[in-house]
Amino acid sequence: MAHTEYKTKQRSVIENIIKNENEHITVDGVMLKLKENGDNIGRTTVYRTLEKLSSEGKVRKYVNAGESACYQYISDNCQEHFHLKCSNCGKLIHIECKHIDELASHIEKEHNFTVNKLKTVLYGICEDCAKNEKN
Amino acid sequence: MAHTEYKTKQRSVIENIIKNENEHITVDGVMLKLKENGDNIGRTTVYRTLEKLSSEGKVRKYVNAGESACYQYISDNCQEHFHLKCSNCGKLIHIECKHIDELASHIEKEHNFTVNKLKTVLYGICEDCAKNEKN
DNA sequence: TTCAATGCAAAGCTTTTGCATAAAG
DNA sequence: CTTTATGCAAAAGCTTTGCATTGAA
Repeated sequence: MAHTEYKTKQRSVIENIIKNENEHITVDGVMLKLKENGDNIGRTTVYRTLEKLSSEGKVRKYVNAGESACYQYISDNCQEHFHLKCSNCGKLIHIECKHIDELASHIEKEHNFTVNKLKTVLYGICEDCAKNEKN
Repeated sequence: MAHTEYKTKQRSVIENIIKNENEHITVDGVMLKLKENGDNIGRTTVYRTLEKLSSEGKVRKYVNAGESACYQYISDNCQEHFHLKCSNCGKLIHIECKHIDELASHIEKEHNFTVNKLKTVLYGICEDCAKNEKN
């Protein structure tokens, strides 16, 4: 039936953690914060809460190859960043840069495809690895 | 140390399957084709071969939330364009567009990161799925 | 009292690893 | 004969589910 939502301590605690996280966070990350704060909340509940927030559109969920899912709260002033991943060392670099918006809006207009910047990862070689390769 | 590569029946069979697949294919998909052809090759070998091809840059690997990884052979006529992948229906769209070069050169100059267009996939929602979501 | 939420343990999936065996060079 | 590749079974991660219990309304 209609399904009335109950307000619980667990829900608000988890929601607060992800709200105060400026970057994305994994379930493990949430579990750690909970432990730090002395909150004893089951991992299952964390999964279910994040999943719920995600389906409500309050949180973005995204996955990368071989990694746990990441969640990020969608705040009003949320500056969407995107990611560069080094194919050599595996390092993940977060950058905020308006240039991808230009590409995204072009692709949306001309190719009728809405790019999800959070999900998108540009692969390549990072500065450090490029240096080392030259040696 | 140098590691000499051996030519095996399994390797060439798997490589052929993915070469003749015009879109992407999962490990399960490869297993199925193998069974169809009467080839008895272990799942582990399929994983290892695809991983190897991927790290050699011959195959592109995609990961989506809650799905098995997909692999796609990078053919010669893939060199000039890059790829959009719909997170909803999984469709892979090939586009030729110079705009990504501008982004890539900006990222290289300002963020000291060399983007690999071949490996990079932009995730988002395709036209058809966007329409359906509105209903 | 009713029904949603919780949490443990167990199950489910995909992917990786250990190790003995087979095959290539 | 030496080294790589294979394949089974088992392990490893991450995530979901079953079910009895707790707690919000």
